[in-house]
Amino acid sequence: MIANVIVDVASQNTNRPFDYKIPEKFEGIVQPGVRVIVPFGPRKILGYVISLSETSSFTSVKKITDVLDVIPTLTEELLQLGKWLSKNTLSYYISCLQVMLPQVMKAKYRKELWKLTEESLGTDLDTLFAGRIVVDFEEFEQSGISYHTLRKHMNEGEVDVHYEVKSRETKKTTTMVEPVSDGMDLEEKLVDLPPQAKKQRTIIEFFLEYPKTIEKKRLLEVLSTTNASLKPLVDKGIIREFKKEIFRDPYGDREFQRTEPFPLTKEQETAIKPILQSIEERTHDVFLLHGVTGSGKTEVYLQSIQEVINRGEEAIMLVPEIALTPQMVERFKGRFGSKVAVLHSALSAGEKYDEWRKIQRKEVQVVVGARSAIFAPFTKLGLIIIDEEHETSYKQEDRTRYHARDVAVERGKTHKCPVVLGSATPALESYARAVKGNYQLLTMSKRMNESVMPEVELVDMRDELHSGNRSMFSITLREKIEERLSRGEQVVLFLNRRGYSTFVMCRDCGHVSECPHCDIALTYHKRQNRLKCHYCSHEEQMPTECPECESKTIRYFGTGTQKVEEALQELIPEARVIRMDVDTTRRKGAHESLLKQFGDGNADILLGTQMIAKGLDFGNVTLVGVLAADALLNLPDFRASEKTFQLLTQVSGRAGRHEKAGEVVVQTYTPEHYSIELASQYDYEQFFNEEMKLRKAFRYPPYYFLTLFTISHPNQLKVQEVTQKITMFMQQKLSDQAYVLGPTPSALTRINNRYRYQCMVKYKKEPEQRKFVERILHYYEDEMKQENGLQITVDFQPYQLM
DNA sequence: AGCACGCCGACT
DNA sequence: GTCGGCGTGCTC
Repeated sequence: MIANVIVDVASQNTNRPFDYKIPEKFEGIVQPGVRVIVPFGPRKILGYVISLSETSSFTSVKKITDVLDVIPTLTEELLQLGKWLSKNTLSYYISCLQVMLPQVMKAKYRKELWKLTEESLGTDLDTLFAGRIVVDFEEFEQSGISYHTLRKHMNEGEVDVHYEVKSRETKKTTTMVEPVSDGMDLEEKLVDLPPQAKKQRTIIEFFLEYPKTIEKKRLLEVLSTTNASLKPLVDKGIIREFKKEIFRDPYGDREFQRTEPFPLTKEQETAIKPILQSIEERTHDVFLLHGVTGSGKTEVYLQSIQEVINRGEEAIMLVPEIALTPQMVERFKGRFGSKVAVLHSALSAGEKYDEWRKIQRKEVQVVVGARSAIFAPFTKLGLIIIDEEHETSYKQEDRTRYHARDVAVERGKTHKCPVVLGSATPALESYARAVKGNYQLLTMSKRMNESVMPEVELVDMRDELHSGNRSMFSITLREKIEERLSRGEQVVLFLNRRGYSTFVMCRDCGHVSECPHCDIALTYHKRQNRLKCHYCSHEEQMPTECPECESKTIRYFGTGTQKVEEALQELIPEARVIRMDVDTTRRKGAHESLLKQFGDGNADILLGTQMIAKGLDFGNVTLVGVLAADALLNLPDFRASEKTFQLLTQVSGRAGRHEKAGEVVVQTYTPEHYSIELASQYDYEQFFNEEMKLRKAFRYPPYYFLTLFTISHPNQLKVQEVTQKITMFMQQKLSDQAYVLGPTPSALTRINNRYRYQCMVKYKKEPEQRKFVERILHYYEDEMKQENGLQITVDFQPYQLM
């Protein structure tokens, strides 16, 4: 039998199966989806068996060296999905297979030099080995010994280069102990013990009473003794020790309050019905669940999933990384208990692996996770849910540039199961599809428990400035905050940090400190009093005088959360503030504990960035303040308005979720902008219509598809030239219905000393496009291989335009 | 990707 | 004649 193997070498030439014989001892074990170690040229590497065949068209076929799995790592479906993904994103098949798996399943390679003889190999090599039999090949390379010398000894059979493939997987184990023999035998052993061995005696007595296997740690604990007493018994062969695998459970030490399904509201009832029907009939429908914040989408998800579980099927629920909070997990674990696996980037590599294997071993029926959880190796998928479907984090922005929404629909097709996309502010693409009838639109326009959407007040910061208020808090916002504090209610303040980082400028000459490697202003970090670049690792001391004009009036500008916190403390000294941003939540579990503090009422104001825009549900929050609503608007991104609308809507939804009515204050310099105005009126429809007009006029999605080429190289002229060539080529090849724009310097023109230019294609239908792109990539293949060479990335349906 | 092979120029 | 550097092409 022959195995067709995709090898772990990401390159154009190896992007196809290689044939290997299956040795007899592996016959039956080697099947599609299994990971194997195979000889590849002189080395050994990891590979994925994608299919089996009787014969091979190759004359010399090598044998599989080893098999790594008993159960296939990838199901037949995922192998197919990988193929689809590779075609869709123009990435190598191997990269697509790897993106579906936990990091730890990637192979680790070691190259070693082995000494095969007792004899001396001459001074140089003898010094290198220094009495050892194996040395790392790197040591050899650094020793300065010539390859000719090495070759000579290799031909003599005295040394050999050895390639090792190691898996990174680590399985956590614990030591178990049990008596080797039982009853009578143990009694005998007890008598044989020397009288002073008191503790050993207690151990045997323990096993006489409970002749069972027990965790060593527990045994020692229960009998309050140490290994010193156990070890002699093991040595004498009375007690046996062995390792048993235990699964790391990131939520193991927590108890989850069991929750029951809530009775559904009329709207929820209407929304869930077609979903349940689709689950039952096993039809692949895509639903767009458009429900305002607080309308109870989660309960609809939960009850749909329950139905899937009842049918013995499985469900995937995607949640944006940032919303995968302990609160969220709690809701799922509370409802479905141990049937849930959680895949989240905050888990350690080992924890992720263990969660993944729970799925593989069919120990769970539900996965809640971020983007990559869409690849959960389920075999009886009955439902896929993507919550907050408009979130850009569902698009992977490197290497295999996939969108989880597309993968979901693809898997939904193969499994013949429904896909539910949920959002209060659907992506324009999705809503347009729903309007067209490609997706089924389900609407929930009322909040649960009768609460209304909070009133939004827009404050024009230009007016504030004119009337002499130069602080970052408007009079209105300040008054309302104080009012809440006096009533013992809570406030959430939201700062959109993107585009508002703190930069350093000289007040005399206007000089701004920039990164020497990237075309971007450095960000001021107060704690270390240093300037940092957010795109490369560059750091420098905060200057005391302007490097240009030597003036001492150099200051930092812009608004970071730290600065807001300070200003807030100054303004309202009695307020207890919790600040949540990248700095304060870096520590594991910090996120959770800060939220808990706030929820317990240990603070009056929660101040934060993006991460507090989602999922917070605190009844005592009656005021939400948005400090700078237009920060996003000024970014060079055709989705800027859409993102602003979405963000404002999400943030507003944090107020007045329970009995107490909520209020929102939005500070802006452009209150007349339609995205801000319509967000304040909660008018998604109208926003959709307005935005669609612009998208049509400027030929953007959903009217047109985009393809973005980003070309980078240390030499600016080179980049321009290549981008020009690519642009011309695409112009020439595509139909005249396509618009090919470029070369344009990227919004971030230089990162890490590499210049970046772009070519953007807007098109409606270009079935041959991928072929042309492939040709371009192939043409530049050699130049892209070079150490500091050309880099060309192609993104179909890009989200990140910078 | 990573490796061998082969050609070339430089050095003992 | 020996050694290392680099371009080329292959890996079942």
